[in-house]
Amino acid sequence: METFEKVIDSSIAYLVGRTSRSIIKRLTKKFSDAGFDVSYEQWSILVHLYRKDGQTQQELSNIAVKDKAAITRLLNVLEKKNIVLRIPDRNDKRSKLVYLTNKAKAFKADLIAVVEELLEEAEQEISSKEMAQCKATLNKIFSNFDRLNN
Amino acid sequence: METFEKVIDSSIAYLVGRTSRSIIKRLTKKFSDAGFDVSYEQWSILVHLYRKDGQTQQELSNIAVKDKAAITRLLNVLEKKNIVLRIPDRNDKRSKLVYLTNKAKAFKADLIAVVEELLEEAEQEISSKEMAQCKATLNKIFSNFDRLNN
DNA sequence: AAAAATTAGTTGCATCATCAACGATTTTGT
DNA sequence: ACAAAATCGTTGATGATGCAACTAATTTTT
Repeated sequence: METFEKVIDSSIAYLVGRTSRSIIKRLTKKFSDAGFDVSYEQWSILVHLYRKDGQTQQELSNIAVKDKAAITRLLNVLEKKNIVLRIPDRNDKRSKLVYLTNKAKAFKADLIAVVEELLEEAEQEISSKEMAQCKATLNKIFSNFDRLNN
Repeated sequence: METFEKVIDSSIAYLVGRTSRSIIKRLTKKFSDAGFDVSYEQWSILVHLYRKDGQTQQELSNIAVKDKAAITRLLNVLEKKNIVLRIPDRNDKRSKLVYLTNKAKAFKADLIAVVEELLEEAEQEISSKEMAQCKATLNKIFSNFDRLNN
């Protein structure tokens, strides 16, 4: 294989990057079309709270694989939109626990429905076996870099 | 599968996103360690010029899958660093052709070497057949969204 | 028990992304 | 040939990211 094919077109870095951007673009549009004022990034925090309410910012940072500064700012936005609230942890005054508001709980099902729709769009022409294999490989790649990054 | 597993942990969107971020983080570090003042994003333009010098900004926008405004700004930075230069197209006064400077050509091989190293890191514990399959699936996913996005 | 190290969250700084609006130029349709 | 539509690049507005430095609180060492 010629060098540039290797480093560009068929490079895993290039493919993962552009696929990621295309997913973000699509989800942004779908949220907006469905009337939700929620960005992809905000969703990426929200979903972890839907699964388990009342996590610390540090926990959210780890699970969302984002810098804690990024979490701080995303939560500022979400708090301003009245989607989450931060409550100081009684047992550890350094920490804050992040909770969903009733407003956020109210549109949980609808938001998830939009994402499930997106995932179906992603799977067109791809068997579930193939998709599972792809996910497994992505997990390996992530692990490889995660080890090197930390 | 429970809803949240489906929409988070094992969602292709989540996996692609975090893998992408881990790759960017790693490459940023490798460039910096190797003494190159080049970001991942700058590289993502540069590499297309290494393959074919003298492209228009619009062409770069398409191939790099980025907004043309993003290209304008990345090129501003690269031009300031004396890595590229923009020359008005004689045949179409709307267009500008982007060329590599000698400085950029001088570190081409070294830059590519760093990226090849990164790609090897990515492939640990993954057979070439498995990787090829993963890339094929990513291409399908990208096509699915690319169609919907445009 | 006091000093040192670690941890949680915030802020400043520099980069980057997308969208929409705009001016200049080129292409298309009639 | 000329008006309308499309295209190329830039700019302004808005949102997001990572790193490093900092404060306050907690845990570990000695």
